[in-house]
Amino acid sequence: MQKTNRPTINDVARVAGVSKKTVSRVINRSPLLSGDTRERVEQVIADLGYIPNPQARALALRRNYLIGLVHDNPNAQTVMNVQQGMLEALYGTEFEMVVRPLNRGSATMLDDLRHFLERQRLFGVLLMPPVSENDTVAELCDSIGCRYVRMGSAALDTAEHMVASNDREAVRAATQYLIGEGHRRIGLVLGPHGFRSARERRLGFEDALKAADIALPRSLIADGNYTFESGIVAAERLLDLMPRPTAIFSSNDEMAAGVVHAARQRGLDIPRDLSVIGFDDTPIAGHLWPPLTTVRWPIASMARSAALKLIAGVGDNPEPEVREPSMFLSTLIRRASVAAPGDG
Amino acid sequence: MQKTNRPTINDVARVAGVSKKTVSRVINRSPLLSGDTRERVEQVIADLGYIPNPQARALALRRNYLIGLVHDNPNAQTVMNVQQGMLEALYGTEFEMVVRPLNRGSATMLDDLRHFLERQRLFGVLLMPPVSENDTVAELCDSIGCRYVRMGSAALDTAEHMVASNDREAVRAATQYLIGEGHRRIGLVLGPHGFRSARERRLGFEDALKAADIALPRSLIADGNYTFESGIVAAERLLDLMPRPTAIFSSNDEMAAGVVHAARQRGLDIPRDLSVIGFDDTPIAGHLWPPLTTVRWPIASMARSAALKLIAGVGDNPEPEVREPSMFLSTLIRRASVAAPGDG
DNA sequence: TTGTAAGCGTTATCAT
DNA sequence: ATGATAACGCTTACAA
Repeated sequence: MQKTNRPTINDVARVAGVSKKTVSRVINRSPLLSGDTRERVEQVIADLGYIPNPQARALALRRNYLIGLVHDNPNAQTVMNVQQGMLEALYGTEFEMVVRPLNRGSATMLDDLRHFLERQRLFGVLLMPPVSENDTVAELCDSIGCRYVRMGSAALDTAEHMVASNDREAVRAATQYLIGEGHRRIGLVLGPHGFRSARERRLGFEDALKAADIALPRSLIADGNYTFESGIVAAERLLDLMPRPTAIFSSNDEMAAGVVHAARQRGLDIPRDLSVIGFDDTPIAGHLWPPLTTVRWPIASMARSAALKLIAGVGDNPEPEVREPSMFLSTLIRRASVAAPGDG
Repeated sequence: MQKTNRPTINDVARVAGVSKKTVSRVINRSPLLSGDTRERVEQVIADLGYIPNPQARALALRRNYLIGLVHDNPNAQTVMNVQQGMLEALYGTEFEMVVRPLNRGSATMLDDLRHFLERQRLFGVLLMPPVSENDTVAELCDSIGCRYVRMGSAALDTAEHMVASNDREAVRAATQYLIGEGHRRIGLVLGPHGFRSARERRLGFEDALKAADIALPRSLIADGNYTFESGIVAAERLLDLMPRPTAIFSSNDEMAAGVVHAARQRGLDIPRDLSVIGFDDTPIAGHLWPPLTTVRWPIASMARSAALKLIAGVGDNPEPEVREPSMFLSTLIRRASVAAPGDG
């Protein structure tokens, strides 16, 4: 219980024989300091083990050294991967991460967020999809003076304010792969209405069919909402079709697991009777039987890059000039859930 | 003067015609205030939409209204459930949640944590397993003056500092169920060495066998580390045994998924040829084929209770007298992965 | 290049 | 029961 032992800026100033402002300048890397004084002060700081008090800084600066993760994403693994990436970027800096889940669809969501941002005076926030797709939220951050970077499945904002994966192109490639294997009747399980990622993935799917001159009847498109259960429902409808699709692209892995589940219940063998491709490459993809061919997007890398953008130009961190990439490529992970169509 | 239009305590004091200290008293629910003044000040607070500045409070109180979640748990879903539970408890309070992952096995882990706690001056932390099992960490929190509550699979601390599930009893019951179905050769896949949960679950397993007077040869016990892959390895060893076990209890679902995977690769049917029980009831359990019988522990409830303990007696929150429960019961979720043994 | 004084918005001390 | 005044630890003017 030795709270008294923690040195303050005054202690450093006294021991170093300078004013606290000088110490403050050293801490904040002010350019106008004699190398002499700087070294001396830095030595004292090291000797005393002085660490600036974040609360005092927050008060004086009217800004907290806190980076928020704001999300309303239902996928635990995705959220964890984002946290992981952010923390990599924040490690060794003076920033901490604060997580703020939002209730999707809640009427008070925007107010909740405003309260949160205003009260805590966050330095910046990383917005995860789907809330990141909401322009009003971005404007809110702007108006409050809180930096923000949006994560998305397509270019949502300027490079400074966004990191994105190219879902459309990735799904196009995945679907093309299916077509290359000989599939012509390919079902599509959609993501939830209003999700940008759902739209992008659908567009990529359609791109591939169009390029191969394959018609896409509405009946081959089934609704879904990214849940396992919705994948089952969608697959049941698709597998009732006559003739049956020989392959299904599911807009995420969770639903793909539902598709696999439904197919198995009908005694269909995957991939012999039905090929399946998912999206996300969550752990479930590798654990399914057979292991699921899917699209992997570099979540953690994107989140790391986003966090670096947020803290760019602060302290030791690279200046904004050193641009972090904004577009990330997703890749097709080929496992065992795809084969050439049989004589279905 | 008003750079931001956000009212401060001074504004409230001026408008209400009292001193800032009086306003402070109102905010902090000081008992020695005339109901008259209180009402007047509260009215002004409401009119102005005044919200105390957390940074200033943190500086004056030398304590942040931040609750930390400290964890080194590899399971994304578990961590998310804990976050969920904490946020439920924190919702509507002045507290925010900060997440702090720790690198298990890192030599600097303890130092990292100390730095974090000292710098951020957290109000309290929720320690998740397995790091919560480390007494040194608890002592560290104590010495820094940071409240803490440990989550665990057995009573780790006093009621004030802990919420626990009774893993041993839950596994005993699960194993007894297996025995009741007629199984006698039951394999056990262990959790990682040094994890309290692994130990408790093993003990529960042994309790049940002992009560039923069933011998447990060492060969029926396989190592694991809570990962899917380790489940596969363990199952392969177990299924090589002659005679083969008719059932396997896996110390978590992830490994149980590996067991199912390995069994399927050998052409074994579950549950006809092999019954399997897991632990955790993560989403994977319901998605497996067949759906996995498993033990569900009330993670979110435990986390909520833990968070309530942490903020007990502050502001509107119930006094410490109103004790939150410390022990939580886990329940067996019967699905389709268990049946009576065949003629294996 | 460095120091002085005045905040930042709250709580604690000690009056009255 | 209430208020003046001094912390809390740091930063931003503005001087020197």
